[in-house]
Amino acid sequence: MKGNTKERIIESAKQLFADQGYQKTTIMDISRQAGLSDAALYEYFRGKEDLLIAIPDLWVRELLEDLDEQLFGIKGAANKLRKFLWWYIRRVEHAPLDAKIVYLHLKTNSNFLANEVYSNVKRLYSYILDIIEEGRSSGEFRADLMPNLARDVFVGTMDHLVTRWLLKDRSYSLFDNLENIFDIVMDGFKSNPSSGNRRTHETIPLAAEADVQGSEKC
Amino acid sequence: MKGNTKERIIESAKQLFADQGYQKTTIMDISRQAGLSDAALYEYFRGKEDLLIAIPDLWVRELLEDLDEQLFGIKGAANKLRKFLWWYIRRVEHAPLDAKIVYLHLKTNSNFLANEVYSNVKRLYSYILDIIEEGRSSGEFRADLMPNLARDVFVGTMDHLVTRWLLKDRSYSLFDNLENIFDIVMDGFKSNPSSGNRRTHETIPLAAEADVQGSEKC
DNA sequence: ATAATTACCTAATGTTATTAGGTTGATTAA
DNA sequence: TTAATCAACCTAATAACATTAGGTAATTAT
Repeated sequence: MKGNTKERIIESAKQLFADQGYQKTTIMDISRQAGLSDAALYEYFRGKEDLLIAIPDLWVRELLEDLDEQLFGIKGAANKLRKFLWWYIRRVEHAPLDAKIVYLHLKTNSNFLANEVYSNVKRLYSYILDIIEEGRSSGEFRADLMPNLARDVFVGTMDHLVTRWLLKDRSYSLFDNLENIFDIVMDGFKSNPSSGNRRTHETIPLAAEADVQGSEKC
Repeated sequence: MKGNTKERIIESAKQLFADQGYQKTTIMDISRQAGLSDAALYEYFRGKEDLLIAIPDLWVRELLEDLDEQLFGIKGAANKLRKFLWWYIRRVEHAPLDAKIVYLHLKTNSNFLANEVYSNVKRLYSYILDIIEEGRSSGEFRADLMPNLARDVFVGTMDHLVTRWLLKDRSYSLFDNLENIFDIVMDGFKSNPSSGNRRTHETIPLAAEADVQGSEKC
């Protein structure tokens, strides 16, 4: 047909991989859903693995292109990290199938590290490192905060949220409580202005809300 | 031979899965390394997937048994979390093949959530939740710290460290910088004793965080 | 001693990824 | 115009596995 065959294959594969998993999806499943024979698929991709990698490759590339623009004009390291998180989480929510493949099916693959997807993901995360370094030299973050470790905390938390959301079949919004989680992480980063802590307004006489755990704050 | 056939199979599978990945390891690889025919393996396991799950199942069960004892007698939530982290990281370093299967090859599997391994991992993590709750009610942690979110930060960071270490072929020690990372996370948890902060030896003249705008509730 | 059971085996069977080797119809080169 | 090339497919192998069928020989139970 037209030149959209490759896209049809990718779209079919994306759905099927995310839905049934990589192993349980057959080439026949994919080529049939794309309206082709098995053999024809091999005109577009070297094989099943190649196809698996092609999907997130495209997505991560898009992310990378968008990121600069998103952060443009935002002042302050904490604000930038915040923007990064909100932006990323929204992208994940809008492309859950791509995210699922990246988070659940790609790490399994031995070629992952050698792959371009991986280096692009690293580039994405290196933005975080830069922001943290900026925050440290401006004094917004603690002077003794090691940037690479702070990045590990940030990325680790973020990835954990996404992974669990995907495993739980995205049955809730990723934005639930995002604000609070971000605050917890940031509290570990920020300088301690020897007084007036943003969060000390409660200073509960403790023991009071022993068992409150669902709905918090205010 | 003796009654150790099942163990031999598990040991072979563990090595091969961790080394070549689940997909690229064949039943023949495993049964041959265990000194058996393919068919004999099916006397011990229902199939390849069943075998994959049997490995971490055993490991996680052991972890769970050991944990109570490890935490016994430790006072204070932060100290308990510290002990948990150090204990867990050491267990991972001592059983990297099991860890690799849990972290890289298991999530892929669609049966994972329905599986007992998953519920045991959850039970492991629920200890963390309990400790954090204890820390909050004792006043050691901030009163407005939502325990489940704090757990996400803790677990997320921990899992991130382990995952990267595994992906990088365990080419360094997981304990490098563990102390510093732990401190960063704890700083987000702990109450701010309106003075004398452990890390404030720098006490930057602030002014840098003039532009904090992030829609701060309350 | 005989029946049942254990711990294996070899040889199918069926599913899949991948390849060989076309066909068809359009485009280009002579 | 006609012959050659190429693109975009196809059907039908091939070969690698996972899994099953059906058997054997040795051990254990009755």
